[in-house]
Amino acid sequence: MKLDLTLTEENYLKSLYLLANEKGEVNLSELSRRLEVSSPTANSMIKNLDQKKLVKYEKYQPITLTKKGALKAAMIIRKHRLTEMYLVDKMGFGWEEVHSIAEQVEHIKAPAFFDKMDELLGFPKVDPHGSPIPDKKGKVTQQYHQPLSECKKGDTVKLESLQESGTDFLNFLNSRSIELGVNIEIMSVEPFDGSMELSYGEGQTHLFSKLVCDRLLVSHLK
Amino acid sequence: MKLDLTLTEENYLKSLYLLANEKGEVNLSELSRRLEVSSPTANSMIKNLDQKKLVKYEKYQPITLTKKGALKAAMIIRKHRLTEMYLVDKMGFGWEEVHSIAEQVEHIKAPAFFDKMDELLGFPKVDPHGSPIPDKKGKVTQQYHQPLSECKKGDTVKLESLQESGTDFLNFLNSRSIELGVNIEIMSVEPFDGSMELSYGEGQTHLFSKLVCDRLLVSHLK
DNA sequence: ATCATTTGTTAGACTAATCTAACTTATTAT
DNA sequence: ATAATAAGTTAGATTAGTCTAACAAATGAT
Repeated sequence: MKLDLTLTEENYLKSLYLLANEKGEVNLSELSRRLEVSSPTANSMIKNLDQKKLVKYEKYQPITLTKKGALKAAMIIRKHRLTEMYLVDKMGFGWEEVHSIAEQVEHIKAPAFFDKMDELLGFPKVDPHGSPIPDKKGKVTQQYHQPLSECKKGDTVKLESLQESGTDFLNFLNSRSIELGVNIEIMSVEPFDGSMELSYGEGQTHLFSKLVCDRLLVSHLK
Repeated sequence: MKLDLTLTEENYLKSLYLLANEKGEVNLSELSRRLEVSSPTANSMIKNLDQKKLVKYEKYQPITLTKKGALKAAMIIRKHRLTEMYLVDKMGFGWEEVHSIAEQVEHIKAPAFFDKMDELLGFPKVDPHGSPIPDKKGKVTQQYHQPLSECKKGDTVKLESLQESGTDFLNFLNSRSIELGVNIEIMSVEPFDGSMELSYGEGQTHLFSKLVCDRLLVSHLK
């Protein structure tokens, strides 16, 4: 009963899990777009995963993960995020460098390896981009953080997490010397385009577009 | 020209490299035995690798790696041994635990990851079992160490490397509290079966069979 | 309501890696 | 030298994961 999934199957489950979190319902074309495969390919793989009781699928209906499938997916994401955290905290990589390495490491079958990372890191709750690390039972303690773009002038907030962690975005943030944990004061909000003038760290203020502020998730300081 | 090899191709190259070092010439049945595949499978893969100029093969002749193939193989072994060293030195694994993890990690495509390990380890020359780590150009500085079994009564030697690193052997060594770097004095040699009475570390002497002594590679203390 | 667009399905083909069965070539031992 | 054994080859099948072409179903816009 200890079925071992192929690399490909694992990637399908992971994408399904992440897409479900991002968009709610997941359909075939979304999945095939995400995985960069044709829709017949995704279609046949979904049938395979359905047979293996990892997803539930009926023709033309949205795809959902079963309990078993969601657990498998959570374990892969756990491994991915632990790896990212390890690479940043213990090996000195930048948060923009770790995704593609973790994308490969996440498929390694060696519980002791990831348990050791977890231990050496002191059982972290989030990865370097603020995304939650599922626990060993697959449970995720996701706490809600507000987009910076919803805050108002005068608010002082703390950067907790990113809505997106693409390399371009991370490089952009690096170039503005902003990182998780930093305290941000909103100096002004431009009503026309929603851009914000922000003060954080040392030195001058920074002007961030609404698109950027949408992707910065913050908590309010009491 | 940056051809990317499949997992399987990488494993064939690695086995060819290691077998060539162990036995000199490599033939198909040896290879198929090592990789646990049928001989037709190995035969067709070798034809494929020959086509890709990674090995040279002519019907019924021994298989040899080309320059290109040997370099690829050395890079995989480099990644394997760096990983083993990292797992032991930086993560606290035992030398008997790391092979199967490294076996997976060695296929990761991320030069920065292995360069970082190398750096954090201080550019080690050997892995936790004393096997040499090829450098980035594939060059191996293999130094010869004598089997303990060839030494004579009264010699004092240092354990430098293992001829073999199977889990059972490593567990055996653990149970006798013997590790690389330890100084060993040969108290007596039994002429009948070549077993040796050895003194090392604290406490009593230990009796090791010839089979074990064959696999312990040592240097002589001046 | 109907037509265009998007989404999903079926059929059929391909590649990589594997197998078994049957056969051939090489090696070894008397 | 020849028979037995080991090693290697060929042919043909299988599975996982992918594709394109062609068609069908669902959705959305006027």
